[in-house]
Amino acid sequence: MISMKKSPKRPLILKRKKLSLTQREDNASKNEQDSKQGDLVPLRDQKFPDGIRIMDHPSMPNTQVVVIPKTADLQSVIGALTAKGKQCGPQGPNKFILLSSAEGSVGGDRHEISKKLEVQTKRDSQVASDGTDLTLYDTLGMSKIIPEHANSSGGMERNPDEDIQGEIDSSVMDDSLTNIQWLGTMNTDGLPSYTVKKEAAQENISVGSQTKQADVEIRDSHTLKEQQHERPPYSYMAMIQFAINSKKDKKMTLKEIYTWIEEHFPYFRQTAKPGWKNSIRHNLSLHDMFVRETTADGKISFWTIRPGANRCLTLDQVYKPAESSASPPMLTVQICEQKSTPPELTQHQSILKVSEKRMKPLLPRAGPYLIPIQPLLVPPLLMSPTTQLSLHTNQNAVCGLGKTNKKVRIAPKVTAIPSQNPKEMKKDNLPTTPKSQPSLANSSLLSLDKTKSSSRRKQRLVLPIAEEPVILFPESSMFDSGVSSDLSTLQDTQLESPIKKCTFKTPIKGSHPDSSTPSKFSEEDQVLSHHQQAPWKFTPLKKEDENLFEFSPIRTEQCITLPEDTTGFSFSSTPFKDVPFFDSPTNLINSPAMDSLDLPSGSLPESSKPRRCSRELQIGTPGKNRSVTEGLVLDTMNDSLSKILVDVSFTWLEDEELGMGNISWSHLIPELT
Amino acid sequence: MISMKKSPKRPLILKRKKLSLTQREDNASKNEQDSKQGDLVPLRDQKFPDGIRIMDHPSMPNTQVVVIPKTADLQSVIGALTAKGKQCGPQGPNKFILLSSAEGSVGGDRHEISKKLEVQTKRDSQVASDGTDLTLYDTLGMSKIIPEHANSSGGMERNPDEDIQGEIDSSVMDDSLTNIQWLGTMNTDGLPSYTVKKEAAQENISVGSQTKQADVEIRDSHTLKEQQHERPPYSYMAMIQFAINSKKDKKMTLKEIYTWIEEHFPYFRQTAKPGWKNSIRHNLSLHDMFVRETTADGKISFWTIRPGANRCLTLDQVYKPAESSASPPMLTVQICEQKSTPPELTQHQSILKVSEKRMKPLLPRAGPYLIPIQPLLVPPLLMSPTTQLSLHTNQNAVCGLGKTNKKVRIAPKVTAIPSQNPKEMKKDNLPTTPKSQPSLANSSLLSLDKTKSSSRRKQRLVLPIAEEPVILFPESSMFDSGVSSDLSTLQDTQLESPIKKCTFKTPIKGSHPDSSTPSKFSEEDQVLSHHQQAPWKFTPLKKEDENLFEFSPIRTEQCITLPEDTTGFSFSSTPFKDVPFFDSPTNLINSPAMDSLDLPSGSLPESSKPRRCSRELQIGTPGKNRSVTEGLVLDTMNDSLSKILVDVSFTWLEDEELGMGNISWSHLIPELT
DNA sequence: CCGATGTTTATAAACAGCGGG
DNA sequence: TTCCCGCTGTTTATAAACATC
Ligand SMILES: [Mg+2]
Ligand SMILES: [Mg+2]
Repeated sequence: MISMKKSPKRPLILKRKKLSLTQREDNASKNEQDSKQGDLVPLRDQKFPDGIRIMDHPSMPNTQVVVIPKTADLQSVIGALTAKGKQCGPQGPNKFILLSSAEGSVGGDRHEISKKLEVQTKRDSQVASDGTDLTLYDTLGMSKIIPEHANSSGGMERNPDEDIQGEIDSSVMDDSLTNIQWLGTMNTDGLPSYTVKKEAAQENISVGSQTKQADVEIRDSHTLKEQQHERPPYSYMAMIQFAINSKKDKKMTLKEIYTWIEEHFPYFRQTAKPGWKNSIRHNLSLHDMFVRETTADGKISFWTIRPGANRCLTLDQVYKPAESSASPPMLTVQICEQKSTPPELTQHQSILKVSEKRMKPLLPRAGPYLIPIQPLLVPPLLMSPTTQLSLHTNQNAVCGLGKTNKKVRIAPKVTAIPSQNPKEMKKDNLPTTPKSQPSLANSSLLSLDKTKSSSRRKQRLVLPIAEEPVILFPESSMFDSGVSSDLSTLQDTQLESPIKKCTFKTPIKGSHPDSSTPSKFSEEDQVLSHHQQAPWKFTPLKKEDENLFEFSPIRTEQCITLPEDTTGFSFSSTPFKDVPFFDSPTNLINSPAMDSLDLPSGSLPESSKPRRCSRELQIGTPGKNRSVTEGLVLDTMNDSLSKILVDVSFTWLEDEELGMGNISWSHLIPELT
Repeated sequence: MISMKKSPKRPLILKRKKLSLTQREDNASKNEQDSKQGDLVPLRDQKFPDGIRIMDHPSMPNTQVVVIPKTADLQSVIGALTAKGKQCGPQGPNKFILLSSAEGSVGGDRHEISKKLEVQTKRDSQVASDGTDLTLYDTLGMSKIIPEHANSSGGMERNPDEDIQGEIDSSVMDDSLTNIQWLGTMNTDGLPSYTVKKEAAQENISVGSQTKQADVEIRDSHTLKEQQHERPPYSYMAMIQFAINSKKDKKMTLKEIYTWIEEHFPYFRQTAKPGWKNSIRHNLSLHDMFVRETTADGKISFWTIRPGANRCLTLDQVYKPAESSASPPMLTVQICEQKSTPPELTQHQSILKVSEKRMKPLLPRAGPYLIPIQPLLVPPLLMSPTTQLSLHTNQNAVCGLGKTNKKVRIAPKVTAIPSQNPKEMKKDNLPTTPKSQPSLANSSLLSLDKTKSSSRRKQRLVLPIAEEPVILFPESSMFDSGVSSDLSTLQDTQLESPIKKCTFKTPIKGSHPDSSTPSKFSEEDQVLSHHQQAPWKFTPLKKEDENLFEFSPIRTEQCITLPEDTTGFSFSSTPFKDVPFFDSPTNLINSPAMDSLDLPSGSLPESSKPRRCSRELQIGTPGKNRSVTEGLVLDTMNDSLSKILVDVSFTWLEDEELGMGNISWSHLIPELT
C-alpha cells in the first residue's frame, strides 16, 4: 500500500543468460574435433571450404570476425571455430563474431514505429501492437519458467520440450502491448489517477533552443498528452546516450539532456517523480562513460560520451526502422573513435546493443549484454555430451528442449508478453516452501514477471591462465550501454493489487537468507510492520561453498590514457575509411595469439591530439549510416554462443563482404536443428 | 514514523570543502606577487632562504613536496610557491605538499583510543571523551551555520569575525561523545530497544579460522555485547579496505569480509538490517578498486584491492595510536605498490586518509578528501582582494571571520560536537522562508546536524589550459578510500522525535526545486501521506546560469595497466629504501614541468611481475611504521590550500628531514595571522 | 541564500551463475 | 539425477548528503 503506482524501479530485465555450450573444463585435448556430434567439419584448420572469411577484430583482443556465407553449415563452422579457440587457448583467438555474408531479412525483422517518435525512413510498416517479434526460448535451467510462448496472442501455457528450436517465432505475443505501453496511454493498473498536470511543460523547449538545431527530430509525435505514460524500457544510461548522440556534436548540457528525455519519453514529464533528474545526474557522474567538458572560458559544461566508449546508441536505432540499407556497413563494434583502449573490450559481451531489432521500443536488453540463443544449436556440434557442464548443458543437448526453457527475446520480434497474460509459470511451485525471491504469484499480470530471466555480464571468467602477467585486466570493462528491457507494469501490479494483509507475505522469501539481497517482498513485510525493528541479523555465514570465479574484469574501460587522439575516429557518420585497421582481412586469418595489450593501438595514427574526443567529426547523419546486423559471438573461453546485434561499420568489410541487409541468424539457426 | 531508529543511511560527512584562496580567474598576469597583501616574499624564485627544500613528488605529476623549517615564514612560502605555480602553469609544478621539517606536537594531537579496539602503543593518553580536537572554522559561505565552537564543552554561540584564525582550538567539543558512540552503547534516541539478540555470533570466528592468523588483532574489545551499536563512521568502501588490508596477503573472501566487519563493528551484527551484506557486495562490484581474483583451480574467489589503488587503509590507522614514532617516515602518498599509475593520482586530494589523527574513530572524512583549512590564512598572501570571487572570498579575507563560518574538523581533535549540544546554529534563520533542506529544527540534538558541512572532490577543475593535449584526465581519479565521518544520530533524531503531523512539512523544501535532489523531508512528507501521489513534476528549468566547470577527471583510477609490477612496493611496513625515488631532493628543486605521464614509472624497478599486487611484501607490522603527518597542499591551479594528513613514508625524506613527530601546521598557522 | 549542477554513498532490487542438498 | 535454494556477483534505480557556483 505504501508504494503506490509508479513504474518498476529498474527496468525489468528480459533476456540475458549465458548459455554454456560445451564442457569448458580443461579436457581440451579430446574435444578438438571429435565432438561426437557428427558433422564437425574442417577441424581447426581455418581453411573453411565454404568461403568463410576470418579476420581479426581491430580492437578486441583474441577476437576474430568470421563472415560466413549463408550456404555454409553453421554448425560445422561453430564446431571448427570452437576447436580452434580451444586449441589456441587464452592467448589466441577465442572469441568469434559470426556474421553472415548473405543477406536475409527475417520474418518480422523490421517493425513499424508504432508511434510517431522519430518517424523517418520506416521500412515496411507493421504496427507495433501487432509487431512480429522474434522470440527464442533458451533451454537452460530455470525450470519454473514455463514457455508461455503464445502463438497467437493470449499467453497460454505451452508444455516444455516442444517447438523451442527454430525459435523464430513471429507470434503476436502480448508483448506487443508492452511495446506500446511505454509510449503513453496504457495505464495498466488502476491507480488513483493522479494526473498531476504540469502546466509549464513548454519551457523545456525554450531551453532547448540553446542547442541550435540537431535535435529537431521528434517533437511531432505526442498526440498523447496527459496520458500516464509507461516508463520506457531503457536505463538512464541508455537514455542519456540516446540524448547525447542525437546532437551532431555529441555534447549536451544537463538541461538539454533533461529536455531531450522529457520530449522523447513523456513518462518523465508526466509521471515520473522529480527524483528522476537526480538519477540522471547520478548516472552522469557515476559512469565514467560520461565525461564533462567545459568551454574554453569555463562557462558552460557539456556532457559528452567518452571517446572509445560511445557506441553511438540512438533512440532511432532501437526505435526506428534504422534504414540500415543506406550506408556501407562497417564493423565498428567498439572502436568508434579511440585507439587507446587495448585490453578493455575483451569481454564476450563487448559488441553493441543487443537484441532489439530496429525500432523496437521494448528491447530486451540493448546494452552490451549478450542475448543468448538456443543452446541446443551448438552443443551437438562439439565436445562430448559434456558430462558435467554447468547444469543443464546435457538436458538440452538434444534439440528437443526439455521443459524449463526460458524465453529469450531476439532483436526484432517484440512479442514479449505484454503484461496481461496469465500464463502460469510452472504455477505449482508457488506455495511450496517458498524461499525464493518474488514468487509472490498473484493472479493476473504477474506471469511474465517471474518468467523472464536474464543474464548479466562478468562473473565466471574462465581465467585463461590464472596467474599470468599482462592479464591484469583480462576481459575488463566493456562498459555496458544500459539499454535494458522492462515489460514494466509487472512489478507494480504486484504491489498495488495485492493488498497483502500484514501476514500475507507469501512465505516465499519471508525470512531472507544470509546473503540477504533485499527482495521486494521482505521489504513490504517491513512496511507492514511499520518498520518494526524486523528480526534482522541472521547469524551469518551459513555454508562455505566458494564459487569458482576468476578474475573479473574491471568494469570501467581501462583506457590507457595515452596520447588519446580521438580526432579522426568519431565514427557515427561517414565511414572513416581513412583508418584501415586491417586492409586485407584474409591475410589476417588465423592470426595467432595477440596479447591483450598490443592490439589496435599501433594501427591507429598516433597523432596525439589531446582531447576533443570525437566531437566535430561525428556530426554526420546521426544514427544513419550505421547498420545493425545480427551476429553471433562464440566465446571459446566461455563456451558460450550468444546472439548480438552488431553495429556494422568496419572499414575492411565493405558492403559486398557481409551482405549488409538484415542478416538474420534466426533464419540460419533452423537449418541446424 | 515509518522509519524507526536506524542510523543515518550514509555516514554524515563532516568536513569537506574546497577553499578558494585566490581569484582563480585568468588575471594571472597581475597576481604574480603584487597580491596587495604585503609580505609576499621571495617571489617565484624558489631560492627560499629559510632552508626550504623542494622536491618532486615521485608519483604525482606537477606536484612537489616542500619541506619547510618551522622557523620559516609560512605565508611567505605559500606566496612564493603560488607565484611559482602560477608562473609554471599547468605543465609545471602547480601542487605543493607542504611539510614541516621541524617537529611539534600540537596540543591535543594524540588522543587515546577511548576504547580498547586495537590497543597498542598508544602514545600519551588522553581520553577521547575529553580529547582535545583541533577544530577549524572556515569562513566560507553557509552563513546559517553558526560557529558553535565551544571553548569548554557545551557549544555556545560565537559571534563571527572573532577567533577564527589560530584555529587550533582544543576545546572539548561535544564531538568527543560522538567518537565513542559508535563503539557501542550510546544509543542516543530512545528506540524500541529492539535488542534482537543474535545468539550465534560465534560462527564468525569459526569461519575466520580459514584465514590462518593475521587478524588476531582485535577481538578483545567488546565488553559491550548486546548494546545497540552506533553505525561506524566509515563507508562500506573504507571498511572493506580495512578488512582486506588486515590480512597479510591482502585477499579476502566475501565471507571473510563479512566476518571481519561484523567482528570489528558490532553494529552490523546487532543492529544493521541484513541488507548491509548486499551493500558490501554492491561495493565490491561497483568500485573498481576491488578486484576479484580466483585461485588457479577457480574454486575460490578472493577480493583484493587493485594494486595502485590500495592506500593500505587499516582500521588501526584511524582508530589506534599509530605509534608513528616507530619507523622512519616516508612519503608514500600513493605509490604503495604499483608503478603503473602515472596520471591518476594528480588530484589535490590524492594523499592518504585525511583529517583523522591517530586512533580517532570518528574521522572527518578519512578518504582522499581534503580537509581545508582556514582560508584567511592565504587570501592575504596573493592576488588582489579578488573582486568577484566565488562568493565569500572577500568577506573572510580578513582574518576576522565574518559570520557564516563553517566548522571544519582537523585531524587530531575529536571535539566534533556530539549530539546533545543545543547550540543554536544561527537559531534565527530557522523559521524564515525555510526552503533549505533539513532545517526541520526540532529542539534538542539536531543542532549539529545542520552545522557540519563538507567537501567533495571533483567539480570545478580549473582546467589548466582548456584544450590541451595530454590533459586527457587532468586530475583524474584519486579514488577515494571512503572513510567518512558521521556524527550519526543526527539524522535519526529528526526522524523519530518529530511526529510531524502530516502537514508539518516545514515549508522548507516542501516543494522541491527543479533539480530535485530528494531530501529527507520531502520524503517524509510522502510517507505521511502514504505515498500520496505527491504533486510531482515541477515545470523544470528555472534559470540559465551555467557553471564554469572544466574537465572533470574520470573517477576511476586510470591505471595504465602496463606491466603492473607491484612486487616491490607494498609499503606499509619496512620503509623500502631500496627504491630511491629521488636521492637528492635538493637538486630536484624547481624542477620544471614534468608531464603527467612520465613521472614515477621510470624510477621504479621495472620488474614486470604480472599481478600479485602488494600482497606478500606488505605484511610487516600492519599499520605500524607508517606515520601520519599533517601537511598542506597548495594547488595553484585551483588556488586552494588544504590541510591533509600525509602518510609519510618516502625514502628520500629521512627522519631528520621532516622532523617526523606530529608536525602540526595548526601551530604554524597562527604565526601567519 | 537559493537553485542548478556535480559527486558520492547507501539501499533496495532484479537477475545470473553456481554449487549443494 | 533433478531441481531448488542460497550465496556470490553485477547492475540499475532512488534517495540523500554535500559541494560548488
Ligand atoms: Mg561521469
Ligand atoms: Mg569491483
